[in-house]
Amino acid sequence: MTRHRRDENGAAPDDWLSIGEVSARTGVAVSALRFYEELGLIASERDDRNQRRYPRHMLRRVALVSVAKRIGIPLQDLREAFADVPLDRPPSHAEWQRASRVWRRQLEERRQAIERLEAELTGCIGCGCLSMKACALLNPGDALAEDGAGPRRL
Amino acid sequence: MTRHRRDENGAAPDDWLSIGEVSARTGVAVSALRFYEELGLIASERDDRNQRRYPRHMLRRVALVSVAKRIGIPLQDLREAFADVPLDRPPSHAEWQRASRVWRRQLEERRQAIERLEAELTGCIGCGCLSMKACALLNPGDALAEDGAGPRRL
DNA sequence: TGTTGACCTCAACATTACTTGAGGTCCTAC
DNA sequence: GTAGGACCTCAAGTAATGTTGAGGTCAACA
Repeated sequence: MTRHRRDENGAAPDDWLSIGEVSARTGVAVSALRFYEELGLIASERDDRNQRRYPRHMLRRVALVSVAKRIGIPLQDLREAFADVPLDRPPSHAEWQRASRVWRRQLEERRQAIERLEAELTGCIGCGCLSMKACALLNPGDALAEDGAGPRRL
Repeated sequence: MTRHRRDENGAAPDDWLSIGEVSARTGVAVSALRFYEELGLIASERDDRNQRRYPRHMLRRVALVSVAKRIGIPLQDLREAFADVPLDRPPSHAEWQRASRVWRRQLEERRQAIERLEAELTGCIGCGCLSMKACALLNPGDALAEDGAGPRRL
């Protein structure tokens, strides 16, 4: 569907952003934006010159992709996190909230992993006790009371 | 320097681990261990059959590499974090402590980034206010009071 | 004796996340 | 009327982080 600069709601031209504008406002490279679109993480429509036009609400989505990437969440996981957030219209409050629950769960896990490592560094290494046997850090599954000694599945 | 199973301190053979043993005890694949060695993150000596032999204290180092990777720290940053921890002898308590300060600084940064994102998801998205203008999350430099509007350098 | 298993090297391949380049369209400004 | 800029597509290249495979050595075990 080719879309022009003025949509059926009579929105002003400014309501659609070019890829260059999105790049400038989010700090994400133009090439990365096209790549994210290819992955389905973001979406755009086209104007009469076949150039991408982004609705404003896409800025938020791009920003979240960018931040998540900085934190180290793989883009594939992001797709899951965005699964129920629509691409073709501004997501509702409830939709963002549902999505944010998924995000928070992912972030929680990461934060806890980091906190465990911080604790270990302060405790085990600080005191020299890093034993390779009982250390929770070295056994992230937290469930390896199996037979045999030594950590598994790092 | 080719080294045999009994070093000049008269240490027992068990004090040296084969690459298979290190892999089993740390959960890190044999191929990954060789790769880490290539990067200089870990080190080994060779026995009379040219096979790698690892001193026990290398286990701790391998475990830290593995954990750091899980948390998303690039291996290059790890080299910095390990800069003052010797490879050729068991690091002293003081050496581990110095290193652990570097680690904690890195971890602290990552943890704060995640906490900021968590806060934003709870606050901004939860309430629908993610404004793209004043949001600290979207402006991680925390120092962009420059001229012009909109975030930069995501 | 022969075959199995653990190890070796070196090269090639895989995945993620992009960037760069070649070749083209359109609009605007000089 | 042409030069520049912003955009387009598609293909190839890059960096990080390994894995896989081919071809070889050596010791131990049945």
